[in-house]
Amino acid sequence: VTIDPRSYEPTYVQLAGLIRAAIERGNLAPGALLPSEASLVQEHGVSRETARRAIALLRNEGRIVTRPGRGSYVRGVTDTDVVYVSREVQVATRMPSAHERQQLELPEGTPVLVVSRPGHEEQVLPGDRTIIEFQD
Amino acid sequence: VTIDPRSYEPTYVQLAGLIRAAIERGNLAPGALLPSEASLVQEHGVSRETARRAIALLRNEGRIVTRPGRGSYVRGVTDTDVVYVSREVQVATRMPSAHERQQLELPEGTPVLVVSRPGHEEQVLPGDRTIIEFQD
DNA sequence: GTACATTTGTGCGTATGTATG
DNA sequence: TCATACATACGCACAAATGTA
Repeated sequence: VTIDPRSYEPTYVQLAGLIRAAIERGNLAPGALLPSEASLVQEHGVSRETARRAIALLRNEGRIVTRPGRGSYVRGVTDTDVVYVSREVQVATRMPSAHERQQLELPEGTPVLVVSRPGHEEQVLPGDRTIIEFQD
Repeated sequence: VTIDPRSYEPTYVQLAGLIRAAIERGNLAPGALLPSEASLVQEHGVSRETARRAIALLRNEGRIVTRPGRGSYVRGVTDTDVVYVSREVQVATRMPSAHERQQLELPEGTPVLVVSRPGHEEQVLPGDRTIIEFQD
């Protein structure tokens, strides 16, 4: 209802905003199933393309995961492992390659942490369930 | 030529692969302009939709930036600031909100580093130009 | 300033394939 | 088998951004 096709803001951004707000309000709790594409099309009077773009936006923000044939779910806070690293390390972040995504079982919109230590191989850690602390 | 529409791999993923390979070969150097959507459509015999998806894939990997009205450019290695943190901190990563993206001037496909210290406010750092090191 | 060409952005429609239960 | 839901891919049209003549 709050979608205005003549706004300066693209329709799919507005739609994503509505869903994002519902998530942040807790109206869509972690694990909850989002309305299907067809529902969004019906209820907001937009094309499927527009609905899919809104969903893709949230997916790339790491807020939801989409399972083909099922739907999109609100991502919960995953249990995080704390990784202790020594003082000589450098920590950076980036998006994973497709291969790393598969390897680490990362959903779209999830970065990785890269821990480098001189003379050692880089360590690539899943960004959605890793916290780094320093330790001697 | 190396694109097979009947492959198990979606056309847009194959096309993205070709471009990614060109980047990694150095055939498309940092700063270089990618072929326009129209060129990709012409030369590979795909729809614009497919070409755009391939480009979006690379953008979400953080490999290219797209400037409306101009085209897509290969991202170079940005100069990185080294941020020194004390031993009590925790370091995590995630995708930025739209607001943070604007604030930090982050291209799409760029995560942020989040540095937390008990009793202090979280520090959100641009993931494309920050490396964290430990210091007393 | 204006007009134009180029390029990307948005939005719609359609069809078919794949995944799930 | 069947219904539902998402994925891929094509087509079209118009808008907005950019740079240039």
